[in-house]
Amino acid sequence: MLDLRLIRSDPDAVKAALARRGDVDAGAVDALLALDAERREATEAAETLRAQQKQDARAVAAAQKAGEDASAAIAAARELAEQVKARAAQAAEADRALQGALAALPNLPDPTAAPADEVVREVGEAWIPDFPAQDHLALAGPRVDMERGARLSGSRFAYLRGDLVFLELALVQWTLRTLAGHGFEPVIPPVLVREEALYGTGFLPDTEQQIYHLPADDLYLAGTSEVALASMHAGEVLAAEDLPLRYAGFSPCFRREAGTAGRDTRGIFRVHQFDKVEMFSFVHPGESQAEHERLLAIEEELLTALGVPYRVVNIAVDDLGASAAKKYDCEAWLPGQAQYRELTSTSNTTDFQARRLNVRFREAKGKPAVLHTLNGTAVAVGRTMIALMENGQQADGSVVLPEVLVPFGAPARLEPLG
RNA sequence: GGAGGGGUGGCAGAGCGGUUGAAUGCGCCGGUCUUGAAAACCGGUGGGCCCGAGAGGGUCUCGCGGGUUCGAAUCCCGCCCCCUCCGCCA
Repeated sequence: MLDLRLIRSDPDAVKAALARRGDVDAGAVDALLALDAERREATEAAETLRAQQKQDARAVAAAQKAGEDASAAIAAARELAEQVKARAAQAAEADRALQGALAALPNLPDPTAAPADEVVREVGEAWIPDFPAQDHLALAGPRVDMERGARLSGSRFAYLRGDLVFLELALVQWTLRTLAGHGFEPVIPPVLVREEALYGTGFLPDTEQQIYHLPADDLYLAGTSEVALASMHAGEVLAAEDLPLRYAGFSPCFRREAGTAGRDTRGIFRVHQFDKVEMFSFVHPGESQAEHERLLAIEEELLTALGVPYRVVNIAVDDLGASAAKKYDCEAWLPGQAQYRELTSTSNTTDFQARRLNVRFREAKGKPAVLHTLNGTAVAVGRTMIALMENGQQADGSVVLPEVLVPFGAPARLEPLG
């Protein structure tokens, strides 16, 4: 949600910023300002009448207390009450329309968000094995069981088996420990969430077709723990000295992948359910750009420690989700596919989610003000295991895994299995 | 799933149809006193929206949303949440 005051005070700047995204109707801002004017007019009219009504009610009370006949005053007040009701309904309707228009606008892009996808840097070598490269599914063998997964739950569901399970758990444990060292409190959040949480994080209205819904309980399966982490402080006013607040959420993630039929159908690259460790920060508005770079640096630190070659992409402004002002993706090099593929992503959502979720902070003596939130993937477990397998592959079909994970219970290598 | 109780300001806790945005206590902020601190005393102390340059004014807000009424924290309806007991259960 954008700041209505900003839209009022500098509509041209807002229009120009939104125009960069390319997906916003040119007249949307003017339409919104018209609704705003309408709402203010209706509100003022309703409140003036309401003030009169309260005064009259007090007069009735005073008259009755004095033992006088108040029936004439009550009759007059009854008529006024009708007017108040009508005007208040009008004001409420205008406000609803305004809120709807406001909720439909995406965040303003950061000036440094790229006009087109821009590779910021490449780290590590985009290598090709000097033996026939295998992809993760071939390397995993029966440890990734797509057939049985599909039989159980349909396409894009998999059983993870054997060694791969220990690898996953080690990866998660190692990541959470590393993040704890960076000041992130580990969190295992609910994955079933109410609609408000999705609205508050900007996934609704925007990506409804990607979200699983359980109508019997009117709950949604979150596609990322970002939803739950962002909502953790909804409605709260945090003390400025408690910022930044950093959380590392570990949870399964659920995505319908509507509209991706036929894409990435091999293996576990794109599945309906995967586990992920997500970073989430609540920061002072002046700190969000620095925090964004910080989250990116942590993502790179993790990839580097795992020995995965990657490149950083400043994502094109017209490709940002509704809530992001700027986004970096880290794309890992996958020798099995001979291409870079998205592994992690970090977004500065500035005040967009915080305003929707009503998360504020207060300086020692100041008024509450909206803070900024950011999110970033620490480890998307499935895709990270893909990168580890494909980059660790040997000529004999075995896989050498990162040593850093071994103390956390990961196997040192995966032997070729059928 | 069944039966009951409850959600009031930062916290505790009154009010249960009439000038109550809300007693009282605690906390917090400022002041007096003090060498300093404590105690005591005095004053102040939520948030949103609208108008206004500001001072200030108006309005909404007693879990959330509706309704009844001239008037609702108080009455009615729906929803959310918390607690107790029973049942079921990882």
